[in-house]
Formats: sequence, structure tokens, C-alpha cells
Amino acid sequence: MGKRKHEETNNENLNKDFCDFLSELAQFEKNVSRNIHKYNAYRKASATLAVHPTRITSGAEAKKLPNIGDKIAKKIDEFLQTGKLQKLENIHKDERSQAISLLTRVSGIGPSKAQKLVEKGISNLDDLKKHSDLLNHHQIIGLKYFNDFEQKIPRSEIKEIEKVIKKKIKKIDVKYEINICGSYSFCLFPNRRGKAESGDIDTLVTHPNYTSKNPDKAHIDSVLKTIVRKLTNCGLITETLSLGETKFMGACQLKSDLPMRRLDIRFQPYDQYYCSLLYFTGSDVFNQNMRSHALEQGFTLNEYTLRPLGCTGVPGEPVEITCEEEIFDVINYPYKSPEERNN
DNA sequence: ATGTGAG
DNA sequence: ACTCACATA
Repeated sequence: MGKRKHEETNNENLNKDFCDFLSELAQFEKNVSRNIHKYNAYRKASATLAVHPTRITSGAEAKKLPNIGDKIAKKIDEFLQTGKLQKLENIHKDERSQAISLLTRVSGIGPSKAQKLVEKGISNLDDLKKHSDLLNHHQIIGLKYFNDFEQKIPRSEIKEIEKVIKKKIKKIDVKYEINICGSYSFCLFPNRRGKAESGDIDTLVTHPNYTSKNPDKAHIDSVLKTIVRKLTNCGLITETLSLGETKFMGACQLKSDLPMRRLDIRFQPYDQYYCSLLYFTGSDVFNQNMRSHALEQGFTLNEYTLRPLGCTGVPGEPVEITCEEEIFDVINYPYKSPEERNN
């Protein structure tokens, strides 16, 4: 999902047109100007407007909100008066900017690599295909499946892939626990949050014998590699982008007439599994809210653990967690099923 | 070790 | 925000 521009904003955003141009400016600053501060500034401004309950009618009005200063206020006025932004018009006309923005959409190519390629005169995907010698393995696969990787994955397809993954892994040992996270989780229809489609397939795996206390490095290394080998042999996994002790990134294909899909598999310690599951199920906004609630209750929650905060603010020993509900329970937060975590 | 990239 | 994997030095 890394390459996708923006998350769906929830209930009717009255300032969506402003958010759109701010997001585009943010992308430009990140990918072309390589100015992370401006990138963050535009993103924050966009996020502020996205949740603002009323339609903004002037720059001055916007400026009263947090994260919006002089410059953005002026842009809002310009947009309100002319329906466009000269700065964006210029960017659209600029071939170098367009080339960098395009190359950046290839999985594995970031702003730095894109800039180097454009300096070498490469400005589109055909040029890039002719110069695959300049790309690493990840980037070659990203280019090969450029279109496939930008397709959303229907929930029904993820369900099928889930079946194959579970079947193959359980065949190694039924004690493995396997969950598909991300927007897949939320649903009544297809994904853990139940959204109808996802950008990629994020799989979490654990085994009771593998805990953070008892890492047994050599062994866990062979575990993930074995899983990946089996899923490759059965034809599901088609490409490996990276494979470490705890994380696989690659591609899979359910049927030959379907697109290649991005697949990640993480092997997590059993004692940290439910914090991970919560974290990777998201949504991002939900995680943020839940974490700040945890803080109010004197706990710190991250990808791995839920820990009480001592009076000095130092985190204590992790709370033992055996299911997702328990995390909600401990911090006194009303339980939300994955489908209810879209916000 | 450091930078890049993904998520 | 933070971590993992990789490439290069």
C-alpha cells in the first residue's frame, strides 16, 4: 500500500478539494523536492481540513485552524478565486516532476532512486524497461507488475488466498495461528476490517513455541523460510522481494488469469501476537486513538506490548495478553470488532 | 555503519 | 513513529 496516495476519508469531507491539492503538494515535496518538512506541513494541513466539520470559505478562516499558516491560507484563497493553483499547474507542466512522480510509483523505487534515474534521462516505464540493469531485484519486480500492484484486491480473492495459506501452514503444524490483517479485517464482506477491497495482503503468523523470551533464532529463521518455500512450491507465492527471520515480502497469484498481488508475511512471537494483530489490523487512525486512550489510562501500547506506566512515566513489565479483547479490557476501552475500526 | 525503501 | 530488510561502503 506504500505507493497509494491517500486513505479514504470518512464521512463527507466538505473540504475535500482543498485536501486533494494539499495532498498533491505533499507528494511533490516528498518525491521531487525531497523536502520532508514541507511534506509533513502539507499533510498536517490536509488532515486538519479533512476533519473540519464545516466548509472553509476563505484563507483567513482556514488560518485560524492549527497547522495552517500564511502560505496555505493564500493557496486556499487562490483556489477559491481561480479554481486552481498556479504552483500545481506548473508542476504538471514540468517533465522532470512528472517523470519522478511516475517512477516513484514503482515498488522499490523511492524519491532518491527516481531522481537518479531521471538524471540519466529515464522518464517513463518503457525507458526503465530498457535499463533494468540500473534496478535491484525488488525494483525489477515492481516494474514487471506495475499495473498489477496498483489494482485493489477484492475481498473474495483475499479469502481464497487466506484458505490456501492457512491450509499449507497448518499442514506443517496445526498449532500455527494465522490471520490476515489490514483493511481485509474490517468486514461483513471481504477484508479483517471488512472493507471490500485491500491494497495488499498482510499475514500474521505465530506459534506457541515461539515467544519473545525464547527467541531460538536459528529455529525461527528456518520457520519462515519453510513457510515461504511451501507456499512457493504450491504455486501461490510467485516472487520474493525480501525474506528475513521475521518478515517476508513478495508477490502471490491465486489463478493465472488474476493479477499478481503484494503479499507480506510476518512471524511474530506468541506473547506479542495480539498487540501485533491489533496494530496491523488498524486502521491507522483507530490505532492512534486507541494509543492515546491507553496513555490516559496510564498505559503505553505499541506493536509488541501493552505496558503500565510507572509514576515516573517509565513503562513497566508487559501485561500478559491472550486475545485482542483483553487489550481493550485492560485500558478500559469499549471493544470494537475489526469492522468497527475504520475510524 | 549509513542510506533507502516499505509498511 | 518505528521497525525490518536490503544495498552499499
